[in-house]
Amino acid sequence: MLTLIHDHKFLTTRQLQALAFTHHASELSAARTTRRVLQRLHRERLLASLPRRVGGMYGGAENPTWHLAPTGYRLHYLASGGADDELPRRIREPSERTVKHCLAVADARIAVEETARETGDVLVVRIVTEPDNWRRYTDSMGTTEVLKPDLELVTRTSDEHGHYEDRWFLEVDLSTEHPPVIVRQCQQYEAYRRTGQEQDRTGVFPLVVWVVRTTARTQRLARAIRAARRLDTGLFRVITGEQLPALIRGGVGGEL
DNA sequence: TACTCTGGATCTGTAAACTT
DNA sequence: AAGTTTACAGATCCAGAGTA
Repeated sequence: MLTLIHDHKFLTTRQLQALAFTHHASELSAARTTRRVLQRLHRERLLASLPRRVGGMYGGAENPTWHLAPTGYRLHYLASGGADDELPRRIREPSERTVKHCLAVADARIAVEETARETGDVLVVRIVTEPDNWRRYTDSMGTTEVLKPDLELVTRTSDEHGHYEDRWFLEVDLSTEHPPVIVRQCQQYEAYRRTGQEQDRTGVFPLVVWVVRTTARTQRLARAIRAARRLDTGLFRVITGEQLPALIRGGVGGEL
């Protein structure tokens, strides 16, 4: 639980249920168990939750959003061998936008894992969150850049001819950025691809998938990417969240 | 034996919107 | 002005299963 929350920065009770309590007799029972475990971790001061709306015009209460408390950081740091990041720094108040984005990235991960679990025809080999999935490279100007995908994903599909391993970089878009900003980020992927670093390591370059909210947005972004100069459109795909399961089941095919 | 975990059933708390 | 509706997370009770 601590690792999941550490990796995603923020997770809701429901998301933790979907990620960690998947073999219960009923959804209700899974939810109850999730709550009990979170309560315990909260009581031990390992977790804290953000303020949430309770009652009101939309009815019910908002699902709690959890993050690690300082003790939780410390414990995770010790449990993970103290290897991956520095000791707990002061936790500063996150912006609502940051939280929403973290939760949306987690939703994408959940969609992928649920697809794998429910269909059985795709296997999740690796899923890496920030900052472990960052890629450092030197661009054509000689400056050091860092590529920061929202999620790095390796999946495996099988058919009668054998296994196929697919690699992906996922970017989750909540329509908060203007298309030129998205295009600039695509150019960063393109620049990284030109270094050949990734291909040297794994043989292929991952497909960069923009996961957006609406079909109108897919069209806007796809148009912007196609219109951009020096951008290999075969490298990118823009889809809605609903299309994500189909995409990873089908492997990399089709076009922008 | 003694403790913990699980899961079904049912009850509470909450506050804006709606009704009377 | 007062009461009711709404919708959901969460609380509580409890029996049966699991475990040391």
